[in-house]
Amino acid sequence: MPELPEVESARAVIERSALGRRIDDVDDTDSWVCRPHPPGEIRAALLGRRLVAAHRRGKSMWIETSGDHVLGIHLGMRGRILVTERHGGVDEGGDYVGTRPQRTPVKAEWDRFTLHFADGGALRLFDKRRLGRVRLDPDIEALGPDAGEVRLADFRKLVGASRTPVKARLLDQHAVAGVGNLLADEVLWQAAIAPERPADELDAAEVARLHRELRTAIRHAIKRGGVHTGEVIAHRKAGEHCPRCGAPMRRTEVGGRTTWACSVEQPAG
DNA sequence: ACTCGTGTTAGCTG
DNA sequence: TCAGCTAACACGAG
Repeated sequence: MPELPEVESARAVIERSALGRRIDDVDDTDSWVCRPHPPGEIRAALLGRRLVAAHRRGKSMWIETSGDHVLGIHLGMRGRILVTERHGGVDEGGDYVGTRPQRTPVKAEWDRFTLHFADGGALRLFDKRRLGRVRLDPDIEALGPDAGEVRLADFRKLVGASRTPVKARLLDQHAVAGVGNLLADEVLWQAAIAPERPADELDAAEVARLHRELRTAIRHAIKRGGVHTGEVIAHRKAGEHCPRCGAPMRRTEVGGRTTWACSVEQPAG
């Protein structure tokens, strides 16, 4: 379930384990994951190059290379990055299930994209769901500012100035980048704001609270190992109660996504 | 057996 | 221009 914190762990893996290694071969034959590039196009752009720097905004990563192109990687819903050494050591980051990293996967048919390094190791995008994406020269500027770094004044303009339900606004990667469904529920619960409230009806204090809780939740999730460590996440199911006030959790749909909220502290319209 | 879902986005409709 | 819906991907969980 890569959300921003999981993507950051994957970016860090690339930064510490893959930079500087010469690309010897590229498997870009999955034309769905590599769309719109035809097989061979990404390969041709990267052969003989090295990875120079790994960046992230929200859930999107981009990797500078020693050539003319930037390599964009998105983990989708279940993608993981694995960087291997010639002699079998593995560094990995990305999707987490429960509170622990999954065991290192071995099924090669779930490798959707691979950079083979001249030293015998590789960087793999492992993604059972095939919702991850690899592309050259992604348009990073189309994204909003990173959700963990956005300033209050910008947040107010980007999130708080729309008639759309505030949760849908948080999920819009063009407004702020990096908030997924679980993180949105956690942040709205922490701020005690009902997810279906029109964003532009929040008062100044509520917007400020939402902004503060967003940054806090992201910081905690990065430190603790993922969004699933949020306080309310385990209570997103039928029969559960709010861990703060004990009221029943309610389920609804906002912005097309399953949404859980406290029935008392985040009351429905 | 069957339904739902942690994500994104092109393409469509109103 | 904005907002909402659907399909596409393929698997795991309940």
